[in-house]
Amino acid sequence: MAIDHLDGRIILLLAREPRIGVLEMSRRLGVARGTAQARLDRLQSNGVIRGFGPEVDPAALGYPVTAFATLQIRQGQGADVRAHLATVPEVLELHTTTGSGDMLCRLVARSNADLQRVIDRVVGFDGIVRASTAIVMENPVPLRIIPLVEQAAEET
Amino acid sequence: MAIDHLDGRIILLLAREPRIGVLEMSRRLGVARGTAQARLDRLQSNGVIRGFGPEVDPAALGYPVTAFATLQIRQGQGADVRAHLATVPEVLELHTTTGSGDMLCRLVARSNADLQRVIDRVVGFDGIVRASTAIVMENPVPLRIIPLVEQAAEET
DNA sequence: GTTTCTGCTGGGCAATCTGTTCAGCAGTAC
DNA sequence: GTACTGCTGAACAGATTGCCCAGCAGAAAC
Repeated sequence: MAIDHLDGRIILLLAREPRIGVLEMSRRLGVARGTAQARLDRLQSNGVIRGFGPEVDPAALGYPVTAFATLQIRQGQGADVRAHLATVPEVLELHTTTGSGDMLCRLVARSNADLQRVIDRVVGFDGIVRASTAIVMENPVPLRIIPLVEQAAEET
Repeated sequence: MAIDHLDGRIILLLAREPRIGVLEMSRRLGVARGTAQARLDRLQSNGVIRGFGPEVDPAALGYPVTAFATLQIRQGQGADVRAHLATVPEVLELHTTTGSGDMLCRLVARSNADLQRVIDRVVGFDGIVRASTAIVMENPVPLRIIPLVEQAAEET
């Protein structure tokens, strides 16, 4: 599960040039192809690398508005609320957090006006007591993992 | 920028089997290879598909704890705070949101105890007035985009 | 009506990569 | 000293990629 320096370099390389092949990878890393192959396989079966799904930009799809909503859930309704939210395409992510029955979800919408529709759909469900929404204005640090990978790789 | 049904199927297919090649893709979709190639290129230059970076699981790297922190920023210190947070590897994501000088960031840590260290590092910076943290317990809906892609593809 | 564009098809070619297998070698554990 | 593990370097057939081309159909422009 621990990652060594070579693993770190593999992830770094894949992050920079995702469509790179194993052969080219082994050349860049200065190791045999079999080694690169084996490491990559191991990282994947380890679960360190979950996959290589395409990163789709919601904004480019026509959903430029992002918001985070904190939901307060009525006791015992958690499961229902989760199921409800899973059916809303604009809910990109949902977490349950510490605090009594709180959830945090990431929403997208076509516009600020459209966000209202989305929120209505989200909270229009029994079991949600209260919702407070924060609209994202800027995203100075987009979701990233590289610095963490580097840190994890150093610690070897 | 609008996505049609074929584009939608391409993204779906890539999400399911990311390492699939263009040739195999064209076979599955029942179109000529050139078409699949052209569509994929267009999706990428459109920015709809940002890339195919490896999805790394922080938990597998030894950071199983996730938390969201809401930060209250002193007026005019925004830029400094952003720069500060960008240097912390455990900060995976940072957004500025509506509300006076508020930011929302996603953190990971090695343990609940370690989270304290991370938070200290995050808030140990002039310009951050107050921080409130919510620890993630469950993640019923992991970051997803497929339902939204399907919805966008339908609307054609 | 006719011309021009654009997007898709289907095919071909050389260069490259993948999956797989093999033998050798060094460091480590027992 | 023996077994094990991880890495190297090499080989091979089969598949894929990047690239190019000609034909065709529908839409838009003239």
